[in-house]
Amino acid sequence: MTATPFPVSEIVAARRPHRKDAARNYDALLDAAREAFAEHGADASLEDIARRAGVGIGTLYRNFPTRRDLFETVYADEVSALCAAALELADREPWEALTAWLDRFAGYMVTKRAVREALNGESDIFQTCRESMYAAGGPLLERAQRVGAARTDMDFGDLLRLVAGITATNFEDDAQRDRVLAIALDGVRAGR
Amino acid sequence: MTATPFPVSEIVAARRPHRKDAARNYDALLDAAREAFAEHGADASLEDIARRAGVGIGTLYRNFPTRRDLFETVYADEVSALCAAALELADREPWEALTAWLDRFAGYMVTKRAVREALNGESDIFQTCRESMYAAGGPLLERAQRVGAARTDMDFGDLLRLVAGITATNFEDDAQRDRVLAIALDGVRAGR
DNA sequence: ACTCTAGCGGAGGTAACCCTCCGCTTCAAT
DNA sequence: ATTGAAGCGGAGGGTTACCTCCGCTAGAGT
Repeated sequence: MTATPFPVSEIVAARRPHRKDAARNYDALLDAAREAFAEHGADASLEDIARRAGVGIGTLYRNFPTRRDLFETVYADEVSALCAAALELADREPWEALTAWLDRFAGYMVTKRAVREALNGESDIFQTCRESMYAAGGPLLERAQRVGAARTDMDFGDLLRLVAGITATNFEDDAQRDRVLAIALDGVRAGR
Repeated sequence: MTATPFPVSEIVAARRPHRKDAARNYDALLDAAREAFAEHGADASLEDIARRAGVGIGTLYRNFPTRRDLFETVYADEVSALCAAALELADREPWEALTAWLDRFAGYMVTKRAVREALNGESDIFQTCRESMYAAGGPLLERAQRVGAARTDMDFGDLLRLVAGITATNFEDDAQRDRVLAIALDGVRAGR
């Protein structure tokens, strides 16, 4: 939906129907699916998704013949938006830009965890998503490393996993999550 | 199953039937459930669990009238074993003892995440588990803090969440998980 | 060895979900 | 305004899970 220079954005656009009503249904289905996946995880009911979207089950299956198609498209859509966010941070201070993006990244993790679980790393789309993601966020880490704000014995993949794991956890309150995330990022910041 | 001085251990023992065959089935069900929860998450099929345990579905329902009963017992059983592990580490170096226990803790997280998700913090048993867990593991952190090996502006709950989150994530390989966990623990170690 | 009761397995009714198929509707191009 | 094709909704058949109920089995106490 969100246009970016990253290949992943085309995946969603390619599927979107041209006719007006069809496009509206397509969007509604993606929204409903995102919500349902966040709520019920990988095995949310497809009929429930159609219901949420205010659309017949047949329409869901026409747009997304298999469960996997729906998962992939939702996932690609999320990643696409995340890539767009990285571009808007180019002018901030290196460390601040990095943590701001990681915040945004954290927001997408709930849905992503469900989808990842379902796709189980066996999808072609993953490669594309990974590449776009690294292309968008990787430079933020490298910039921070170059100015000595982040340790250099780790890569972008490590950082994503670190943040992903922590944000996927349930905390007593937001304050605790922020505190714990800060502790972990102290580990990233500290030179070695 | 494992006997410890912690209250949580009694929860499992109290349910366990006295007759020999019944006790065997009970154990088999707990094992099967632990496995199934780790594999399929919170909504694993109860019939599948009975099948794995080589037991009729009726037997499952007799031992655990509701899905929740089964969840709670599996969870309590795990926590009980974890508490026992803490006792065996009392004579090691503070920091080493702490990290060794956290390793063990990490091993239990897969199942625990599923159960926690299902119980959603609404169970009486949680309180007991939390208390036993803190009673067992808390001193390990305090000891490390006392000798200056761990930062003092965090509590045991923060630490558990930190480790829980990271270990619940999927990594490319074990090496990456260890690396990321080490980075996070650097954040714990560093005195602010 | 006998008995009697706790414990067993699984058939079967109910409900939810998956997915296909097809007659009706609505867009958009002429 | 017409029309045909793209799109729509949901009925319906198959599958699987939940949970109850009851006739049978086998452990434990005498």
